[in-house]
Amino acid sequence: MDEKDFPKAYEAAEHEDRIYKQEMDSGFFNPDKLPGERKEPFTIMLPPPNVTGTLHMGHAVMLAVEDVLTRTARMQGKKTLWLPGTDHAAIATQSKVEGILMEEGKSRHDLGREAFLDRVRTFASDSHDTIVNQMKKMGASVDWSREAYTLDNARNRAVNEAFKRMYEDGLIYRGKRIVNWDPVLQTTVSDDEVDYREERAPFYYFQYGPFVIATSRPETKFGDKHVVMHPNDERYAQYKDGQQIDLEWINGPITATVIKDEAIDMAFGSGVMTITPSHDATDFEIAKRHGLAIEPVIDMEGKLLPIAGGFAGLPIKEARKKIVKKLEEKGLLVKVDEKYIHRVAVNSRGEGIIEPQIKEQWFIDVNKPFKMRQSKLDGIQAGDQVTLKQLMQTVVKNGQIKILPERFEKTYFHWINNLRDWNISRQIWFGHRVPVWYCKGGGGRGEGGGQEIQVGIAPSGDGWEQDSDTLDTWFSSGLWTFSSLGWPDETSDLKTFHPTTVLETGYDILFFWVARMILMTTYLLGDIPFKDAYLHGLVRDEKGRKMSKSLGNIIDPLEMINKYGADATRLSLLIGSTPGNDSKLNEEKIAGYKHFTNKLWNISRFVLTKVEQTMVPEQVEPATRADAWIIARLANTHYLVTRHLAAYELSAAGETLREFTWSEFADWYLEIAKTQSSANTEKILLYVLDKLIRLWHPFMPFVTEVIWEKMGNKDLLLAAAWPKEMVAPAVMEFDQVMSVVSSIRTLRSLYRLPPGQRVRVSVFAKDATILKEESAVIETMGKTESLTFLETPLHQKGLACAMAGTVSVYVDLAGLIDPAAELARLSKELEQTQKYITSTSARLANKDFAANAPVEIIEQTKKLIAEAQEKVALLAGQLQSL
RNA sequence: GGACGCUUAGCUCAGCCGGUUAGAGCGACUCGUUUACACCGAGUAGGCCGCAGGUUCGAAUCCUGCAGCGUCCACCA
Repeated sequence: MDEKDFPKAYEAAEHEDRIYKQEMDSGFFNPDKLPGERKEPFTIMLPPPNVTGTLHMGHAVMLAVEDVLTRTARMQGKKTLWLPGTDHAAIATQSKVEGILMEEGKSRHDLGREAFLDRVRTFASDSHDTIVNQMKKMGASVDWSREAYTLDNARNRAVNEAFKRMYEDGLIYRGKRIVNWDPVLQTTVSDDEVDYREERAPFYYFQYGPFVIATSRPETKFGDKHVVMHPNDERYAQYKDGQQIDLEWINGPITATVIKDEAIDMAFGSGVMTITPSHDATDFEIAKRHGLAIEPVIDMEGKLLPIAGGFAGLPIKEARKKIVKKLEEKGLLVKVDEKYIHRVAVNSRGEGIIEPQIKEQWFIDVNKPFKMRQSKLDGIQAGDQVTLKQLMQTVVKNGQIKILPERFEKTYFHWINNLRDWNISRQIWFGHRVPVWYCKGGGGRGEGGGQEIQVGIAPSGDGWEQDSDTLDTWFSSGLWTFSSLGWPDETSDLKTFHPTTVLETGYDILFFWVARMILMTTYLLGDIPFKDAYLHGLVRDEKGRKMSKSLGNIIDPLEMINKYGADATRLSLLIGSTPGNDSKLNEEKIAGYKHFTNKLWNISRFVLTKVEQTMVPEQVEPATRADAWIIARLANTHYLVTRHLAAYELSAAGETLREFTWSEFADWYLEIAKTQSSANTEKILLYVLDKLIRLWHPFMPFVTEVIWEKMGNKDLLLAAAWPKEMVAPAVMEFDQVMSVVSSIRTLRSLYRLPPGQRVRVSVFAKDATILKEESAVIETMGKTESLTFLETPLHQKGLACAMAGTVSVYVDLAGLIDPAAELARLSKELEQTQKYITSTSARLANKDFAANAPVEIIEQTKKLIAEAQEKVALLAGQLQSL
């Protein structure tokens, strides 16, 4: 190939879009269109990104990791499906659109349900397009023909069916519970979606009859007619459970009742508190335990109700000050702690401050036993009575699902143990509508005029109204692995690709999503959703902070791709990080991998412009020691990379490959190839390059496809075969020699020898026998440099070296280098080696070691000592000749 | 309050179900480069593997305690 067809620098931007299009158009992203007979399925469901905007580095990691796994599987001949999609992300998306509306001075109520939903759909659709484009830029080899959306019609059928089955099994129920209410978005959120923010707020101590009570929320205290203390609290032993006490309170005299409950922390504050069951989860439970009346104080907009008397209608914040002032005037304010820090609950998907409220909501009961319909789960059979919690625990405990890294299994079990019923209804508009219809006022169907309800499928006839709530977004994403394959229909996709092979996602959504998928799948299919759950870490900035808009530390994947190429961006996210651990990213790192991309490009440039032939040989025979060595190293690299990939050790796989590519193939063998030009060398160069490009492809799809193309391949690398296991020639014993060789060019630069310099050369075999000794001249012939032997008598002083394949070439550099420095270097090395021999021999001589260490360790130790002794002899000889 | 993780070279991190003289990338320094590639090459320096104990023939690796940092869960009226 002519050099001008092969530019010196790889410009990613010139190739990437074209390559992606070719790959996509090939149809190979679709498992049905892959060439060859493929039986073993490999499935990954893309964790669907939220349609809330654009992709960030976290998504980029996910795409990079999954693409490596997918492309590897595809090359390894598996029936490979990576199914893409997006998530409607109910609350997050609605909140985003409401934010946009707010800037226009409108609210969703101004638009009405349908107009608002249209607006959200437009936004979601725009986001979707942006996301799809970004995924393509990353090189994600997903099957676009199977793309799904968590809120499309097919998924809605799945949601309704799932809901129906759970309802019929009594696992979904409707009930009045205390829930996390977001007064801004006017919806409940699940426990997992509540974040806590630390805030300094005044902490008030009030006189409440004979007691002092403490609170940071005086505005909730109107309805408090019960004062609670621990039954074992000596200080309040004189007060009995149920005792009535008259006292003066905010709006005048009231009668309070004493309650004894163990939920009280005696050490906190005064050890006495009043309770507000309507607006506090703990208080609610106490009230239920003691059968107390539950009266709301705050309305759904966050304003005080008539129970507050003169304060009714005031928003919380305003009311608080006024109430404190009033209590102060009445002389009931004991003291104020201004330094109190408490944690404020906020909606993590919006920004509203959570106000616990009592609402009628839909729940999934995780503790209620039901009869298992079907089961492929180890230890559970069809007909068994189980709970959802048990299902979730069983499949991880019995090893059917492996969570990687393993330590997250502990976290997972801990979460399940503390799991409460899952609130699945939301009062927002965007999302799957709760599939329940009510028929009010008779109509002939209902019995005794009660409200009739139908679940799952929309009823025909008049008078029916659908529940106005929507479902938690995780309800639909919990079905993802099979809803995306057509469930509840028994599609052939479902049979072929489910359970999926691996779920790859960030550890931050272990609870939200991973656990819920396990819940839904084990319940609905009696099967696992995936075999492995591989959790990647979070990408942080160089200071270890989360990337966020407010910090302005976001590294935009698209910008990096434009600047450094998708391959470099991918490598920077894949290499140098381990599963489950966060990693820090900075632009320099990405730039570094751009250099590597270019290196691979130039390796190919060298090989392809040098070789005459272009046919990649099936097999190669080493003609020189260097040949044997590089083939052996390639075989070893292939073995390690394949094994690492199978174990999800992507970073280790990448590092192994990089080491071989750069340090061994490029820096070493290519230099040798310059001096040992032959048809066989060319074969080997092509052979190694071919394997290398294949092995790199999952990591760097773009540059490898381009090189592949330049190698004269007509078909895409995408569907090419992963190299078969290679047999390494037996060259390991030459290790020592190879480790000191370098090119003549290097030799010359190292010792600053001008061309034409006369040197003396000794040619040694591995066993140190001298094969040939001659004088030589370093000559520059055209582009290459070589040693020209002069057939003059030779000297014994062999020092630094060049090499030729089958032998070591030691060049006598006496008089050309600083003898003192060389002496020092050799002495130091000798000393170190001797020290090693001493300590290792001592260990070997230890009788406890001999008695206890395994044989192979002892053998290994002996071998190492022998090798070191050999080295000492060699070094000593060199020193002496100096 | 409960749990988990991290602490290894100047920086970012591998290694960790015990076993070669503890590694890589970046950075620093020295030298080289009309050569596939300066998006380059050859080298050098740089480590009580957080601290203190313990187990073992042998510990960066296992156990205990401590310290610092981080994350998650629960949540304080």
